[in-house]
Amino acid sequence: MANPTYRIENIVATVNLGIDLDLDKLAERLPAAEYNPEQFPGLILRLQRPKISALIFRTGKMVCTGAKSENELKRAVKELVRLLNEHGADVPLTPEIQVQNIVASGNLHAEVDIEKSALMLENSMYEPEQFPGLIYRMDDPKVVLLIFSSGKIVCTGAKKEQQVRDAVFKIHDVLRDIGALYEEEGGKEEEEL
Amino acid sequence: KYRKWQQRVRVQTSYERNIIQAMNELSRISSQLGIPKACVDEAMGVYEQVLTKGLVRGRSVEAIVAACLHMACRKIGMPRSLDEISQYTRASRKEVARCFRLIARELGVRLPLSDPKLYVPRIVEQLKLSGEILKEALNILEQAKRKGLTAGKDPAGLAAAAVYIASLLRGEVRTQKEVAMAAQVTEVTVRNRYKELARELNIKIPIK
DNA sequence: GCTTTAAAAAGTAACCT
DNA sequence: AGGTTACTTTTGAAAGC
Repeated sequence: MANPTYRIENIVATVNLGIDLDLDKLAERLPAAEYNPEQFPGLILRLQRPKISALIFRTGKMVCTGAKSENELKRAVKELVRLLNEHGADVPLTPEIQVQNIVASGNLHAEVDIEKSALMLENSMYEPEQFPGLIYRMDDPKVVLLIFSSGKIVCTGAKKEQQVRDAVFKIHDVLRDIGALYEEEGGKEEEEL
Repeated sequence: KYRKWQQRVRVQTSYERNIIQAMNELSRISSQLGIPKACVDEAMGVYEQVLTKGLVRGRSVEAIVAACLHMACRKIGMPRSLDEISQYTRASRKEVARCFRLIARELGVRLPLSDPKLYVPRIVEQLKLSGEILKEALNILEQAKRKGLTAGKDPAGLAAAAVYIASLLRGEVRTQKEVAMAAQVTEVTVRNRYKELARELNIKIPIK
């Protein structure tokens, strides 16, 4: 029986530059910037290389989304700092980065009886009228899992990759123990860590 | 004399006033959707519990009533989607869904799993099809469930496809469009479910 | 509560050819 | 009919309404 696998799809992180920023000036000098304070208080910057998006606020705090690894996140922040300093700002070169949420997709490599799971798991919600997946709130690690009958899953809410790994293996064991997992008819597939 | 005036004006308590407003909203929405009295009464019962628990504070009576109605319909076994119900409300589907979850959690209501079979009677009735079609559609859905073809799919779409297939098998043909409209799903959904059910259940459709 | 970002899962929907 | 795009669900932070 194959072990469950997962892949990090998105990392949301906050960065505190520690200095107030002049968003109007930045918006003028950065051609790629999107800034509509009436609509949203943050300036939106999309990086090409590590394909990430940043929400930059007047207070010097930022939100970075789209990174698929901590390494990508760090490279993106370096690039953002470089861009800001190249356009009139004076922010620290190595600001503090805090990962706030990690979203991962995964595969249990087994079909799931989601109706049975919905009946047996207390912290679950399954309403096919609204959404095809079973929504399961795990207490430890504290994450939310979207479980599909195909065995594909989504894990969100983790702050460390280890929590994603623990959650994915744990849900696999939980579903197997309640007898909601059964082997797929088809042959093997390919998946990564 | 002021006390006397107050007594005359306050012939109703705020609780009673709220209940009356809720009843008005409820009967208006229910009549537009043609929801049976038993279900309306159930919804009112749920609303009273919700009001007593103080869950209406800060929320619109309309949204709460809509959520109670959705819950009552499911309790009674005659489900009505959040879209259908919120359509006759100023509240959005999202707001009604929020109230529904709040109520389900606070009242500790654990509703039975959605069942495509519960959607069949309404579709059959609306299309003026026979009891034979009803039985056949339920049969198809039972087989579909056993083969694990219903997981994650919209029960209304499954029911529509089953009715469509049954109508083809029994010669009381209705178009995909007609069935789709009766079930409140798109033709594409009926077609997709129909193709999958016919294929997986090895149902041979007679060519006309 | 809302606004904005990104991302996956599977299903449904809207619009165009 | 088919194809594309887009929305449903979940998560998290930011500042302001």
